Amino acid sequence: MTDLTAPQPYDPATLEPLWRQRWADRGTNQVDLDGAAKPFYALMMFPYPSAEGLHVGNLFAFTGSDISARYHRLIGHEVFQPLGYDAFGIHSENYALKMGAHPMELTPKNVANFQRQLERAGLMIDWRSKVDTSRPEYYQWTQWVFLQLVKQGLAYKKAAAVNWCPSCKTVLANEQVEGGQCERCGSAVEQRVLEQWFFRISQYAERLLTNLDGLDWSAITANAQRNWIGRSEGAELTFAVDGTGGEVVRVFTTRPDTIFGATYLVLAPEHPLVATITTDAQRAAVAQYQDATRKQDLISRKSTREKTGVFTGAMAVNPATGAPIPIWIADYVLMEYGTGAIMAVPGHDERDFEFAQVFGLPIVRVVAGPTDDADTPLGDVAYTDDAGGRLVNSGAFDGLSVTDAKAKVTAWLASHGHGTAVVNFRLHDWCISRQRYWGPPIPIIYCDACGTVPVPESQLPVELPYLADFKPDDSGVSPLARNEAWYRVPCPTCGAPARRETDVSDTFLDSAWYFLRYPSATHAEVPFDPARTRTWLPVDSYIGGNEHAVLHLLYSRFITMVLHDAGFLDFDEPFTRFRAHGMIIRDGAKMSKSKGNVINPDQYMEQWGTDAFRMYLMFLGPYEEGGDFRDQGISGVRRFLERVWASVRDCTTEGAADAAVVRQLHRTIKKVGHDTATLGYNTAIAAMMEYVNHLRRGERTPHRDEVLPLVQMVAPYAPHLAEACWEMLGHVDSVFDGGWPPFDPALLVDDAVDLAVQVNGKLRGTVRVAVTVTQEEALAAAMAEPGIAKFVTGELRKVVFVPKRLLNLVVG
RNA sequence: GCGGACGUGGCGAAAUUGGUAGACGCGCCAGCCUUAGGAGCUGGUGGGGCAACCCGUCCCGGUUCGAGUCCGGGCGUUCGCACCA
Repeated sequence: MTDLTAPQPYDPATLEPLWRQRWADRGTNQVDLDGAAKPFYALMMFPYPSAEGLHVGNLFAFTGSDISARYHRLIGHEVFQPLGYDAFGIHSENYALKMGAHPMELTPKNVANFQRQLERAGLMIDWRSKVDTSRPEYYQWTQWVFLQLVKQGLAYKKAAAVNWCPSCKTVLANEQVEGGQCERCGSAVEQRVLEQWFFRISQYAERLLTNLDGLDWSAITANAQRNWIGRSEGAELTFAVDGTGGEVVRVFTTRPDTIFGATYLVLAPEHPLVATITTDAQRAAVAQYQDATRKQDLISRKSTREKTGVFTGAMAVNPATGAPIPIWIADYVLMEYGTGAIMAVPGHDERDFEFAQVFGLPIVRVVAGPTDDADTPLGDVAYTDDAGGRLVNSGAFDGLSVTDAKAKVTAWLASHGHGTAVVNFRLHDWCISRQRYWGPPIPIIYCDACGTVPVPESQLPVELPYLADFKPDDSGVSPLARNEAWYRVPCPTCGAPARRETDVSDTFLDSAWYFLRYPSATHAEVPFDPARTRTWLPVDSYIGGNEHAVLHLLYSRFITMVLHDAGFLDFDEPFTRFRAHGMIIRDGAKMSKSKGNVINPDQYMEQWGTDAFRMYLMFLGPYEEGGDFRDQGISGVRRFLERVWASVRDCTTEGAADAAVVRQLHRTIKKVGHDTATLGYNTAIAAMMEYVNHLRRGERTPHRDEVLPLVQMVAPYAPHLAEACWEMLGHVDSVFDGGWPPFDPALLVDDAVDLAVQVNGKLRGTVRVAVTVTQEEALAAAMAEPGIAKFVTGELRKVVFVPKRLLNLVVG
């Protein structure tokens, strides 16, 4: 029998499942997707469903997003907050390989486990809109997106290098290469050239860059994108090759002003011109160098700094000086940037300087610093500072500043047909092909007669077949290439026997459009329903990790722009606001399985309750910076929730609320509202704790009017507790339909304040004065305090008075 | 090497435009209650000093009536990118 007179204790173990069941039964977390008047799309980055289960980092991210979503609902929006699974990709495939399981069987199990953990986390998710990128009903539309890029002329095929492990005989993803070695067997990774599909994202570089200025994004994230896009202004210059009848080398440089100091050229080893210009005498040495470079993997080649190279035997003409200069090849010049060739100016570029020193090439000064003249030796480093430099040894351009010279030299060279000003980007085209199994098959068919034929949209999805052996092998193509029954198909155009593309697409393509799918996930016949898309997109608030600052966020922006330009969307930026959350560490160290300090969320939710766990995650540090998880810390938050519970349970309706408490309440409402809106969750929680301390000081019985707004404020943070408290206070609806409490600005300021009194900048005391006090009155009040007056010795030279804050007396 | 972020008690951390440094929480100390408590409640808690006071936000210097906050120069931690011409 329950003792009805005993005070009800706070018992999350029974209360939390009860409320989650009610939310499910009542559809509390569902929004009307077709009839929303004030729609708000709150998006969090969807997880990869690992076999280990939900990581505390996932929960930290999701909870912060959930609080924001719930807050927006409370202030009057109709909030759509979906979630799904990024279930395709190399992680799942590798894990399956390791466990000897099949991804097609393993993935649904992992998803089910994630689903169980997520439902326990008390998130305000509308699960009707769940997506799973590995399901045909999702990836048929991923394939549709691919076809739109083909249609727009933005997809093309070309040969490109991949990482190849000669021992495992398989293609490796970049993340499987560690320090130039295969992460599994440790053998040195090589490059291998394969035909692959690319998206022309570089064509959108300028737009991806300039649009950033109009987005409300974390500054760090926007900046990471700027650096990644890597815009640089310069010139493309041409150098004639001696004795080849018209061959020219095109180079890109950001320092056309230094052309008089260009003493040699360097081509990337794989530059197509190398074969043409290399002299017979040098042919063997060049071939040997090219071969050695190819044997290096893509990563270690970019990280070794020692300069190596070989002379091609060919000479070019410096168009500024008319002097013959040698053409070298070296792996410090990258084929994939600029033109794959440079003019080397060893006097004013560190890398060229190093190279020139190794091979004894001439080093000429053509820029002088403020304290140098034309003949000042360069010493043992290149002079690269262009701020105060002026040109020397540069003919008619001597004396010009570097900035002026860049424009004038370029114009002069252009007028003689030696080049033109250009803008270059670091951003490369997006390689979409993966020689793997666990992804959406690229929807292309190769026909001997018709060539490359896109799969007609009506024939989507191209289903990924079940392959018992899905291991990558030494064929250099996807495991799908072993399944003849699958890849042999008639050509959709002419009906002749043809062959499917057997590579799958990059996981980043799955996630580059998923936010478009959510609102329409219940519609099977279209990728995204026009009306719903108009209502809900672009995303109002996107929260996620900064590890995706570049790739995922950039690809999503690109795909959105393409779909906009193709007429499918009426916006060209997907995420109006983006905020990056921080990372959780534990006891000052990163969590890792080997250290055995990984947090198991289930265990904590079990012991302390979901609300306490959620709230502790939000309290342990600033959301956008992350913080240090310490087991002991959670007890403080749990105690706070107990006190909220007890305050509601024991509150009275007799008499009136205490005026001082009410004043504190209104200040708290203002601060919690502001801090919650700006993701300052840790300080919002602190403010609520402070208020509860006030509320209960001296073991007083709180008044109902003092606790009801507290329940509303705590609701986004501790939703189960808030619902239960809301019910205790006599409500039958959800607290999330009860709105956000208003505050009265008139109650925010006290009549009197403690004014800090300084003498010569040092705090000497405080005086209690009316807020309306004048400087003279404040001064008089301060001088009436003996503890302050005794420091005022000598002449009072100046008085600084900041109303409501301080009074500083300058004496001496 | 380049770029960003950061440096505050025993610990996690607060601090509108420069304006009472250390809110809130953990831990610790004392008291109350209790048969007992690893429960609850109340109070205290930057360092030094009996005290008046003095010293304190990584270090050095500057601007200012006043600097955790702004400027210059160091040191340290950390995260990205990494031969991008």
